[in-house]
Amino acid sequence: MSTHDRKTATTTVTDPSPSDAREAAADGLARGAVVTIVGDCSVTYDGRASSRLDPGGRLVVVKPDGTVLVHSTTGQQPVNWQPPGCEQQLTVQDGELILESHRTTPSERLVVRFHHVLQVAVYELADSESLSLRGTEADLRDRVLEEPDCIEPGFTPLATERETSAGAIDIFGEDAAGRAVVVELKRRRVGPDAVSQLRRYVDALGRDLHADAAVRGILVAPSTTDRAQCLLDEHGLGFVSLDPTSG
Amino acid sequence: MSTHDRKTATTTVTDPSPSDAREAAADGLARGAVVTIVGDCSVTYDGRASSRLDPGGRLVVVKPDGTVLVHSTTGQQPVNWQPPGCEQQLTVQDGELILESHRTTPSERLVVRFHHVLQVAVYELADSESLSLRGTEADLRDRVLEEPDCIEPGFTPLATERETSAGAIDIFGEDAAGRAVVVELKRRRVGPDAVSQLRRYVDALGRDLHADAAVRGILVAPSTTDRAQCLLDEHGLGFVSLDPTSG
DNA sequence: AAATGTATATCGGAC
DNA sequence: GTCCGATGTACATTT
Repeated sequence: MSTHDRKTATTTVTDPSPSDAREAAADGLARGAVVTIVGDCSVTYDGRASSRLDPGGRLVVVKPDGTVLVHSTTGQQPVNWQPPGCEQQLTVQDGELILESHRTTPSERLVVRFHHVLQVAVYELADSESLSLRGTEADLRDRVLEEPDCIEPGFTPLATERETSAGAIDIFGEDAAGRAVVVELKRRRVGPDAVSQLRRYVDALGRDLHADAAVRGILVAPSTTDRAQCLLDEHGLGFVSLDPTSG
Repeated sequence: MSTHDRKTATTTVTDPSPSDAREAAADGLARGAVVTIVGDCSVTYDGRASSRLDPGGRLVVVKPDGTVLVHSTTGQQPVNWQPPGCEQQLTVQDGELILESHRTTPSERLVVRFHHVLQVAVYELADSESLSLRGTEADLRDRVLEEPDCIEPGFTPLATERETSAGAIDIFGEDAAGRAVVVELKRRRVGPDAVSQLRRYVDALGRDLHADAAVRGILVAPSTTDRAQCLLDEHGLGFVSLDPTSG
């Protein structure tokens, strides 16, 4: 069973033989289309780690940029995958369709063996691909720069992405008394990691300025966990509550 | 154009009217199937952040667990998504198929408006879902426990996941001289954050033991970045090179 | 290519 | 539910 509609640029083969499935999928990939293969399959992966997946019904998506996604019936993440830039081979072995995906640096290999193919679909899609996202850390930064007093009265931003020996500081500035201030921004509730990160920057800046000038550190986020608050107190670091979505 | 094959439990409607598309997709979701909708669509998301996506050709996957994925022609990650547990509504408004996905805690809403539907496919899949993965941090831990000398001669593991006031230590043990040792495991090359993590644990354990007994910290990973090595040296922490895939 | 940090990160486990 | 850390994290950006 096969349908092809030129206007909509869609080709579908349902319950195909392995060789028909191979031909339809290979043709779709050659045309730069998005190809989906649905059926009962086993998966093996070897590369940064190594995995084996027993037979089961899955949806496999192959994109024209070389991405491969093996999706199960549950979960947001694919059960197996291959990143963009991979090269695909479609073969029939022992009467089964096999999708093999290769990558170098690092060397990774994904093999999907279809015990039965329910359907192969080929979609020729054009995507404008213009996503505008708001409520990010960059938005939080802009808000602080526009209204520095939301950090504390008299705070003056002097630079963003200021480099230190430990990495770049989100916002570098000075307080009303002229002391150096390191501001670390987080769009979400913060845990111990963020406090350690701020601490690294404060330490590094203190060393870089090679003065005993006390460098202050302020974490800006919607909220903190208890353990993070303890770490902040312990190391004399400040906290300001700001939510990127409430701007 | 519509095909239904009972044996393979697959339903496909190609180039359907919005209402036919709605019916096929809604029927598939009601039956607990994986439903894909392919076509030209715009997407809006509001929740933890907020985004707008202009019209373009995309593959939308709706899983029976409530997951929604909007995939573009490029990239491994979906351009928009909704996590498992969301509830979907399919309607036709102004002659367009609309998929609306809701979630509470946190409140999130995804709306996909199809300007044209190329195809709706319904796949009834059964998945055993048994993935075995090797080369993980747990494998690295097992290897150290089996052969503690790979850390250093005389190292004796005493506990895994030992709790401290800063969190759980991967491996807690003592060296040949009887000093407390904190071992932090990473399956990949480590950066500054891993060193900070180890440092938190060493500090916390030293405080928890409320003795001036020097607590040693050892990071175990395939390799370190330069900045991470500096931090290790700076804080007197050790490093042992171990690759989880070479075990 | 390596390094660094963000993400609507996602996911699982512990509590 | 919250918290915490691992992930074949992916991804953009900079060096």
